[in-house]
Amino acid sequence: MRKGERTKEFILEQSAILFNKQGYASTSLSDIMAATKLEKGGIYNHFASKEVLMQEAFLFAIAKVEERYNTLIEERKDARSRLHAILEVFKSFITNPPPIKGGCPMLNAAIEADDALPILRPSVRRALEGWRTAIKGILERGIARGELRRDVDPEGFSSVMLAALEGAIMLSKMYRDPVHIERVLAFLEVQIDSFEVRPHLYAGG
Amino acid sequence: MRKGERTKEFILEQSAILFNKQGYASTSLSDIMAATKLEKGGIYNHFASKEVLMQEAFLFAIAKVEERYNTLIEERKDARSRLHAILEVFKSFITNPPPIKGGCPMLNAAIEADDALPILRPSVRRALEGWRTAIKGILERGIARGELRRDVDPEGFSSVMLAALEGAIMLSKMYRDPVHIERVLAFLEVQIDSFEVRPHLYAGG
Amino acid sequence: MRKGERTKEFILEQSAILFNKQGYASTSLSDIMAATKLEKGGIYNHFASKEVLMQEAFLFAIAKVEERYNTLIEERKDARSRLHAILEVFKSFITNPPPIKGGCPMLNAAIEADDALPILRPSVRRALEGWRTAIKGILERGIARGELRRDVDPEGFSSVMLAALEGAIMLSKMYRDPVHIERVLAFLEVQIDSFEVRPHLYAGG
Amino acid sequence: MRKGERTKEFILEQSAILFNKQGYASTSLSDIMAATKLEKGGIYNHFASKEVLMQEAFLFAIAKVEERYNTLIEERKDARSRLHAILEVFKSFITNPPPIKGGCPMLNAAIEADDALPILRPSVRRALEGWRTAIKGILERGIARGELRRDVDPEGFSSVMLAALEGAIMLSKMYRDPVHIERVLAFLEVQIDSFEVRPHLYAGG
DNA sequence: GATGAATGAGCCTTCATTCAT
DNA sequence: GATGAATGAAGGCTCATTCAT
Repeated sequence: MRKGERTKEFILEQSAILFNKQGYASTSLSDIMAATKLEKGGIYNHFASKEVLMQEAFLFAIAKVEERYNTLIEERKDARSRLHAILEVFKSFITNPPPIKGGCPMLNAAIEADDALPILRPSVRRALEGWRTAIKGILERGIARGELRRDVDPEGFSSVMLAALEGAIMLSKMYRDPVHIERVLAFLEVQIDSFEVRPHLYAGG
Repeated sequence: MRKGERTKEFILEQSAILFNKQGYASTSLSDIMAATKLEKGGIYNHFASKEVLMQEAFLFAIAKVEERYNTLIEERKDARSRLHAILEVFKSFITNPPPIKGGCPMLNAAIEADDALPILRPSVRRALEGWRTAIKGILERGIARGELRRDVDPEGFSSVMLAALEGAIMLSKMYRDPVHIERVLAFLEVQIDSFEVRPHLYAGG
Repeated sequence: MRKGERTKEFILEQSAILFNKQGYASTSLSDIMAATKLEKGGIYNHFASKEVLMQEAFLFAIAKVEERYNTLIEERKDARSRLHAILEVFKSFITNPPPIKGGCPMLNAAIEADDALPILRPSVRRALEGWRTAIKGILERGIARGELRRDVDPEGFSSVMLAALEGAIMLSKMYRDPVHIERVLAFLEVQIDSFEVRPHLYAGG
Repeated sequence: MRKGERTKEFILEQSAILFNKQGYASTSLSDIMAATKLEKGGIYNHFASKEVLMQEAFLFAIAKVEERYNTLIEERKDARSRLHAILEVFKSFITNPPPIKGGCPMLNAAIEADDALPILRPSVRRALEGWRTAIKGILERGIARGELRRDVDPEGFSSVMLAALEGAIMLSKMYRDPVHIERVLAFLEVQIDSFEVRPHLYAGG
């Protein structure tokens, strides 16, 4: 039991890295065997199929990311710094040596999930919706508390922010240059700051 | 010769659709055989390997997209409407029945190209850079011509706009709901409009 | 010990059913694990290998059948009713819900034993020879006692009767129709009755 | 085409032998590869799956047997000698070096078909019914023509004859001794002869 | 006496590729 | 220019078996 649990966790960790780097379909069980130093049977003892392993590995990956987010927001209670926490999380997909290498797990899975791996679809969707809802919720609560301006559009901006972050990760990965994620982060920061209720002369786009 | 050219074009067209929908690695020669109703040898007569076919099919796909863009901008000369033309092109990945189904070919290829299919990397990069340069160029020329405000940041906004568009396509595909691309388009339109030199008191974000 | 014996008996019972239904080679340890709700090790504690288990399960199955036969002949002492007891036993492979489902264990094992599972061969042979000898012995003793006609051929008829019964079981299983075993039983009954010493003018076939 | 057809026929021939000897489930593609000296892909070029190959190989085997039967009955028009032709065919499963080694293909397939390989079931059933119908038809036409006695029971005897032959093949294979098939043949010959309309004093069973 | 984690060979199948026709 | 027969490596998965606990 103890042993089995640990092995399972280890397989998930290793395969999550591989799936995120090489893609789900392109990662073979042989790859996972090599990474875990387990034989085929040893892996199949813990997961009924590659499909199940893929699912659980994806959930493992996004759980790790959410963990990091939860740590970050612990002491941040106002809308502005909570949104910045989200920016930091997404930035770390590019800048940090992350627990899960290979870019944003949601973006990567989303591309494959759409047509080639429909099984992953619901999980990916749920994960993306989780982030969008988080952004929207922060905005709504910020408005309600009087921290943010009334004319801020939580629904619209949550889509824009999530889209821009994901797209920026793709660009920075493709160019192997963090400048794109940095530009997007800078842009979003300006936007977020402009949402604050302050004695401004103007709110710049 | 005539015949061969036509067959080759046909293979490219069919395989580009499959690659964009199912992914490059996940699309097998058998899939392409079925789609083209050609035998193995018939395909290998025109392409030395699957790798070569993938490359050419990707170039074929983005050429189709650029073709559409060129048609759109033909009569649009000012910065604002040219940027809108770009928005229309990206919107069509979701809303129109496009020649190349399955979302944005660049985004799709980018995910696979990164680790699993490094051969595609240079082409994808070049294609993305093409669009970013187009956006940047429009902005720069707009500023130079006095159409756009001096404080517009071509470098920064080109990254933001491209990132947001690609991310929005991913979201709308994942959710099977065009609302995300629409929100991003609306947001970008507001941004673009705010760039114009007009007798405003302020340009709202 | 008590516990171990009971577990072993239970494994034999469950695996005998599976082997007889699905075949020996086609029944996996996993199947037996599922049927017994035991783990791998729990089965290997009682049987050194699948081969050993197969052998013992086969012997278990035919022992069950012989048990039934012994009960049936207990009060039957004359040749005719003893032969009828044998007919009843073979009939029950088709008509009754037998302890061992899936047709005659000897026939089933015989087919696999021949080339694919030579280890079972001696046991199957011994079992078949047991039945043939039983038939032959009944006939011989019947003749010796003056119950049966002198021109009855114990050697020949024992082969015919066993062959016909086994063949009929196969046919009735294949057609899922007891009519074939019934026809063969009716035929054999007429034959057996014709063996009796009676003041007939002739004994019709 | 020519070449492909020949290869396919060759694969069928070789695999039919293996399937009949070792059983369908127990014969692996590696076995067939070894027998045909083809690579895996070379076999899958001609058969979509092992299942399909099994089916076609079974049909191939029984076609060979029927071919032999058709040759045998060519010049035999009366009921008695036609029934003898059938006896000869079944005898040859044991005595001759047959085109298909390993006993009666129908019996062998029947055992596996029942639970482990349900896909074969319909074909096996059809084949068995073919032989039973052949026997019944010969008897019926024999009666109609006045060759055979009115009280012969075509329905019943066709089941008995087929069952006895199949059972005898099993026994002779198990004992590696043709005596059992010979006894059954002798018995059936006596039965068949007793069916003839002749100035008998009695017809013995 | 029983568990279940691990092995490694083997299963059926699909793959990209070659080449004689 | 196209066919389709053949290759052989690799794919995901199941198997009987072992053994530390």
